[in-house]
Amino acid sequence: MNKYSKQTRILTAVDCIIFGFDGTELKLLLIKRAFEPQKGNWSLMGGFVQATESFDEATARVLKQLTGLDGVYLEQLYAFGAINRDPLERTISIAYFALIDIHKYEKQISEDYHAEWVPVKQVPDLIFDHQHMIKMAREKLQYKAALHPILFELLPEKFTLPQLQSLYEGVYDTEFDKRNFSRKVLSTGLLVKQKEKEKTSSKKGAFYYKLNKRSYKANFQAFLNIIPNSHKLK
Amino acid sequence: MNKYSKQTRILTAVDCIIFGFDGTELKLLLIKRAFEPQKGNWSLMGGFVQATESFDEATARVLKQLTGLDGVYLEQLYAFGAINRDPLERTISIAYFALIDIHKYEKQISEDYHAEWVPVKQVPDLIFDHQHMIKMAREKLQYKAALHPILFELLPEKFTLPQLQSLYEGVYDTEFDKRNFSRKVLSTGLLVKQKEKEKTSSKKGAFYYKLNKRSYKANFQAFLNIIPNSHKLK
DNA sequence: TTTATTGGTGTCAAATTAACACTTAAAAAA
DNA sequence: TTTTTTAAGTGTTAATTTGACACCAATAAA
Repeated sequence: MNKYSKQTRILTAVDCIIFGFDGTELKLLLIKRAFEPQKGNWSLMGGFVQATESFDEATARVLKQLTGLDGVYLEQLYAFGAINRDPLERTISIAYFALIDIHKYEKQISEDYHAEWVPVKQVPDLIFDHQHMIKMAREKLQYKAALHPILFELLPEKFTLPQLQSLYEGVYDTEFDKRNFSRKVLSTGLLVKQKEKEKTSSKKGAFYYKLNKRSYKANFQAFLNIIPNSHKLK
Repeated sequence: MNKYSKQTRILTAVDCIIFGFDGTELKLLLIKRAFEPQKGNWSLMGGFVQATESFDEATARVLKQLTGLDGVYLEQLYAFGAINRDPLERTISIAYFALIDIHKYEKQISEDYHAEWVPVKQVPDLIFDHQHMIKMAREKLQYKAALHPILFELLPEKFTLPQLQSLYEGVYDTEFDKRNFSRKVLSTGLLVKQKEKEKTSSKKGAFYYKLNKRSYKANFQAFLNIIPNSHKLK
């Protein structure tokens, strides 16, 4: 006899906080929910965990459904289990955050979902506890990016130091001194200067850099203190 | 009609990685599993999430069942969702870690469970993915303790600097210079020196300290770099 | 050729870090 | 009572890291 037979089984979902950076602002990919309850309201992309898939697999599937992207940086954020988070039936949600290069996002794939990139500073009302999820995701992104070179996942292969700095400034909602910033970033040895310049956003043009992939993988756990006083972060 | 009706519902458990410190070694509270599958094998304490409780509530209940303790430091670690983690039926587990003052643990409460404190360096074979959970918990404890004064949760109200240092040394499995250690710890302003000494473990005796609770709460997010090169931690 | 704009760089003082060794208190032993 | 043993407690210094700060360079547009 099955010892577990009397136990409650619970609907299990994954939800995905998808970050992108357009060169100026940090953004989130939100959708208009396509089914009840709360049909038509803003929501994170999510889906039920199927019997045949792990959380990681479910999240990757859901993310691909929306963005068309594979091999995206995905990290489990938190498991949300409040009893009434979904009014229709108890559903727990394993939230993940994703960091994607916004330029790789293929719009057509997601037209079913009415997806939109929304600046993190202007997130609309959301269903259920999705606002809370986003708050935690932003905090975790700050926390983690202060210690690990995670934000490169949001940039294209080639990027400039001013772009990188404005990404950091977006994530921390603050401004850094560019001399100190470039000194710190370059001292990690993670960046390789290119010969070309990015010319659209200034007259002088800014040199492109690429990540040293080998060094990135080796040093992912051993980054820097990009953020002064990063230990004060929540 | 219920839109969710066709979705899979999954057994949901919580498991608890319980840390304690006996003055010398970092330990884990393990039990001998009381039911099938794997009855009699070593296991973390856990239990199914009931329809009426959140994850936090379920974990607090399970922890109280085993230890008799309330108000313990508990933090969600990770949600484990591999399909075959439980061979009998798919069961996901939300793992939490707990930090308790080992002296408050009441042995008789748990006799049902055949609980034992086991040094983290000598953990026996465990059921399911519990070994993996413990590994993650130890990593997270290291990570977090490098940035926040979390380890005080493992100590009694009064403790000495040598005790505190050996706790840190246990968590990081390394040794620190006691001059640098005490300077750093005291510079946080978190500790209040007492007039009495602890006399059992040395002839000279070591002064007791207490946590400044107010300062502890205010500075929990803004601790120290107790650990040289803590940013290199995983 | 002048102007406007953004990119890129260097110095210095202050703070922090890590390395390092001797004295002190008190119990135990002689 | 003196001596010995053991662990506690403390300070200095050199090296590194940090943060504050301002000017020149390149280029397109006027």
